[in-house]
Amino acid sequence: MKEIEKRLNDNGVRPTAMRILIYKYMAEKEIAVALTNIENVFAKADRTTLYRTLKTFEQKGIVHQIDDGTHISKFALCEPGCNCELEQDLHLHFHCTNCDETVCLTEQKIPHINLPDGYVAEDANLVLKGICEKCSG
Amino acid sequence: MKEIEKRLNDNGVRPTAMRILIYKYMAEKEIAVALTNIENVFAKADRTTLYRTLKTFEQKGIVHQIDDGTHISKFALCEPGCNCELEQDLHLHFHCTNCDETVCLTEQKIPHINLPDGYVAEDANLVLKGICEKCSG
DNA sequence: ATAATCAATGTACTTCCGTTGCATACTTAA
DNA sequence: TTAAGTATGCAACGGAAGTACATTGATTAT
Repeated sequence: MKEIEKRLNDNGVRPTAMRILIYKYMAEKEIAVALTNIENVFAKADRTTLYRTLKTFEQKGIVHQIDDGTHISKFALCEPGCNCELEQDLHLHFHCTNCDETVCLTEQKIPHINLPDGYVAEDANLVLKGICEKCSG
Repeated sequence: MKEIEKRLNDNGVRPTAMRILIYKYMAEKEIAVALTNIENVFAKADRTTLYRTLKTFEQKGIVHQIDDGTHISKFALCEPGCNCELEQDLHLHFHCTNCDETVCLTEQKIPHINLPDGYVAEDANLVLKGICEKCSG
């Protein structure tokens, strides 16, 4: 538990009870979570607080946002040392059309793409859709 | 103009005036368009009609939907012979964070990715973000 | 210790987009 | 020409993101 507090502190986020709980929840769950998701789990807390917690986490590099094509923002914890901004650190995501869950495939990196002249890429987002390991088994 | 009618007919879509206009607009504009976008251009028409026109076009394989990370669905005309379902036909998209426009880079294909065991990919979506040709010039 | 200050949380509200139900106009086929 | 099917228009709903303001809680300086 102390590790979580340390992690938050290290990233410039004050470790309040709420934040620790949310971090813990995201660490246990291994898939990307949406705001609605967290909202259901922490029904007692206010939506706005949860919303801002995620935003804060994102700003401070604790989680990264994932757009898996469902038009719902999802978030997943960054690996320790994950530098989401750097192109070579961009991993890809897999969205299962059966269970609707999205996972980070941190081992797989997005291949480098040669763009036409004039285009400057700063970020990349690759989402594969299909059937995940759990659902295909 | 007759070509548009033919294209619609060939794809099993009745070529009404509205649909021809929308197709024409999308053909002239070379970037992906959102519903709101079309709504502004065809202010006299009803939102629902435009919405359903896009949906129909998508179902019949006339346009493909693009999720560029803005959480707003955009649509672009399929190239003649474009088979959006087939993996090898998946091109990538570029979203400019300056002008907020999204273009199809039909020349660039999404590289094949080796997934871990158990994962079966059926679709792929790769969006690069950065500065487009127009804005970087 | 206490006041003052800043950060975190709660309440309420707004906006935007996607979507659906139902009524009406239009087109095609019998 | 009537009937059936399709397209369009009107109205409303629902979900998610975001914002303004009040309130609570924590931290620092006096």
